[in-house]
Amino acid sequence: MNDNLPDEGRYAYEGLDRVLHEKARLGIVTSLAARADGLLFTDLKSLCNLTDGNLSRHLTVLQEAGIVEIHKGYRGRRPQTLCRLSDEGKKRYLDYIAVLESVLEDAVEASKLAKKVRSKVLPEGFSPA
Amino acid sequence: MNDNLPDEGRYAYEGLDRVLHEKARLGIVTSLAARADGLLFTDLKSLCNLTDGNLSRHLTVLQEAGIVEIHKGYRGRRPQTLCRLSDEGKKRYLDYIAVLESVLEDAVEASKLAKKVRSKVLPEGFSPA
DNA sequence: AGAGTGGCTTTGTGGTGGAAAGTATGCGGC
DNA sequence: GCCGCATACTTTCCACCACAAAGCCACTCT
Repeated sequence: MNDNLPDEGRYAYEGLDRVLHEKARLGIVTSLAARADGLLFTDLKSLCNLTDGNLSRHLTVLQEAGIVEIHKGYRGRRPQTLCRLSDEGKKRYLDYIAVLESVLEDAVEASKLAKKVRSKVLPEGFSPA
Repeated sequence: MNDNLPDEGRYAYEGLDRVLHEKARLGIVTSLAARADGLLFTDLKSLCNLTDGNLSRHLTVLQEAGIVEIHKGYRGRRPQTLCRLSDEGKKRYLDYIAVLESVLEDAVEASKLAKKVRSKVLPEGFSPA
């Protein structure tokens, strides 16, 4: 096939960071993005409707990816974990969001085109099995 | 904790359909959304920069989920597979996109708030480990 | 002191994305 | 006619990972 299609890879969305492109983590990071002071483990848990185990696991992943900073401390004698977006994390989040925006643009364009009536004609030379 | 936070579950994004919320499949479906007449296997392959095996698997998933219709035919003697978004698929795609939009809104709001200087003060009662 | 709760971490597992390998057919050269 | 290479997929395999369940520790209440 013609490799020089202008549209080659048009919908590949390579910039969609795997670490961020994940329901739960997307929620976590988005909620963190809004609060420069960070959020507590328990707040995140209820904001994102996650179980303890789940949140813990995702936070570890995000931390290892350098996206969040995790500060373990105490409130009185009880452990209290504070999570913040790192600068690096903020950067990557913004990049990710930019790609999402382009996905959305594609989607909008698509639904415009989709208004056209679907032709009943199959591509030339095509014959059903 | 107070369960009646107005923000409970605010960032849970429950509507983010797992089948669609996937780099590769998101690309596939988005490209299909624009063309009511569908696309051929090979076109999808190059549009989304997928390997044959990958594309094949994702198409099966999408078909089993009732999102795409797959028509296997022949062009001359060579097999030729045509893929189209089903009506159901179009519906689910639009729902998904709507959720994506709200993620984006959250992100925009977040970056507005993030303009505020990050306070150096840790939450009350918090002491580093 | 024993039951209950809050705040996490660790373990177990079923599911899945993607690479690699496999199948089947067609075409061109010699 | 068959050898090699290409097209058009499908199937197999594996490493990873999201999520649930169980575990852990400290505090509180009674």
